[in-house]
Amino acid sequence: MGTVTKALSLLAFFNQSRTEIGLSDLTRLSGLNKATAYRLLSELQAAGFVEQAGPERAYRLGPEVLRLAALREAAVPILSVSRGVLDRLSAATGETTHVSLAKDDVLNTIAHAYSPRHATRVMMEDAEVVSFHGTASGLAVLAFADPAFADRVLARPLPAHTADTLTDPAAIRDLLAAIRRDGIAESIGGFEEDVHSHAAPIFGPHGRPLGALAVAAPVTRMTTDLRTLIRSELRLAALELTRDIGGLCPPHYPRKEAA
Amino acid sequence: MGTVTKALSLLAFFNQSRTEIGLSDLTRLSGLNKATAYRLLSELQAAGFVEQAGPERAYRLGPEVLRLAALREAAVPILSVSRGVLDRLSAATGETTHVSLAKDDVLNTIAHAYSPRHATRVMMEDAEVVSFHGTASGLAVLAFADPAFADRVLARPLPAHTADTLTDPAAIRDLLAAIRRDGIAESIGGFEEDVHSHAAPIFGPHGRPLGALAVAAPVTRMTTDLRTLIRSELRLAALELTRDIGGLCPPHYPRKEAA
DNA sequence: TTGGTCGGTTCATTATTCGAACCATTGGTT
DNA sequence: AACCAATGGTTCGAATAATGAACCGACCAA
Repeated sequence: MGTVTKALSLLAFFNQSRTEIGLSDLTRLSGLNKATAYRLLSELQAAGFVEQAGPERAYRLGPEVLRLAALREAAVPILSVSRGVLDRLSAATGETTHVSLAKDDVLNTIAHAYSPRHATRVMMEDAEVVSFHGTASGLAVLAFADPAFADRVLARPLPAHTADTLTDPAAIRDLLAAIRRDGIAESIGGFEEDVHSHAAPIFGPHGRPLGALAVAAPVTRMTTDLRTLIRSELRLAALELTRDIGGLCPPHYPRKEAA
Repeated sequence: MGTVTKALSLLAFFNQSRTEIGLSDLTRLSGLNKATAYRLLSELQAAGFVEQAGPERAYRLGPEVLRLAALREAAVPILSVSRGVLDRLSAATGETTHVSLAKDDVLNTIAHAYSPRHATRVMMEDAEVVSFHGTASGLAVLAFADPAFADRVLARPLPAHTADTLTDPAAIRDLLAAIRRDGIAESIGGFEEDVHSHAAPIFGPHGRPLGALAVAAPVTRMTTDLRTLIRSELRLAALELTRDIGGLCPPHYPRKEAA
């Protein structure tokens, strides 16, 4: 592992519930030598990727990442385009919506929107990391990804997030085939109890799935009518998002509800 | 210069007008050996900080920066809080507003908002890099920063962005003293011709200025009334922003218009 | 064909990184 | 007060990883 990779891997230990990390903790988490971790952090700090906060000098992500994110948006405006699509999709369905991007062997949630219609909502956090096999979004991506990639993901241990998580590779493969016919993935309580999710893939310039657009509703609220509404709105919104980010929907992607 | 610093410095060559850079270009820009640049880019790519796009395999910033930016927001919600403040300040003044953060010896614009009131507006881009001495925002930060920092900034060559840019260190020092009495910096055509800017500093947890909140209006639209309105609204908005990001306004900061 | 790009690769040399041990502080326990 | 176990930070010889000149093959234009 190169030095740069080591340094960047330190940044991976930050998440929503651990936004600040001390030197000793980071040393333990990373398995690096303390002196090494310190030196790497110092370089990251000089570049503005982390900064030290609070009385205990714990490290947290620095302002430079905001600048880079703004530039990434200038090159590929996924976030800004997503926000518009999410707002409209939440308004149309009355439910929580979110966009996740595939990254190596996990998905990252990058944006979400709520609808004010109901008092009970599925709550989301940006930058949450979720699995491929346990979420509607992940399944939507897997179904339209390179088969070799799906094989790799399914070959690894598949943890059960809830009692309803599908963990049998063969069963998941059958499901993926159905999703390919349908264009939409569905998961009932597979990642969080009581959440009924629908997801449609978003495609990049080469027709490969970059991530997914999803609608998450409480299971108690799901009805045949709501399901029909969500599926048709989601279908349209995902196509719009793919188009607006300069993506290419592959020709075999089903444009309408399977018979 | 450490390897990590070299790798991260490659990211600094991306900007609004150059969102994709080929290997050879990046080699020339950085002055590194081509093999070195390639190896560093490969590591950055593996970590998701850059990705290759298009037929020419040019590099651009990758999706990982979005995830980190979301986490930075979770730790220090400057961006999300700023957006609300900017929207309100633009609505109240009818002019373009923006927030910039100090980074080493430059300022980065991280967010902006327009008002729909007028057809002519000052246009902004996020992630733009501007100088301390040539902008109202920069002067607002300098005025309340550690004097040693101001000395360092003013000791270097001060390029003139326009014919009206102040470049004489002594004159700038006088101006900084006035800004300290006033709490608000003003620049007429100092960075862009025809732009009349007001800026107020934003303070961090230790009472040090992190950056500035600014209102930018076309010089042709500026009147005594508008100026008065902008200054009072800006004053309030900057205090609100400082408070909402958990910052501490230093006791000597003037809370109202100097007599 | 020639000559100029381009992105990417090789490998001996060497400069950089590594890590065990060590400081200086702090805060809690006995 | 003495002690212990943390913390963030530092040192320096040994070991490892970074370096860069030269080289590929592909592409393009003359």
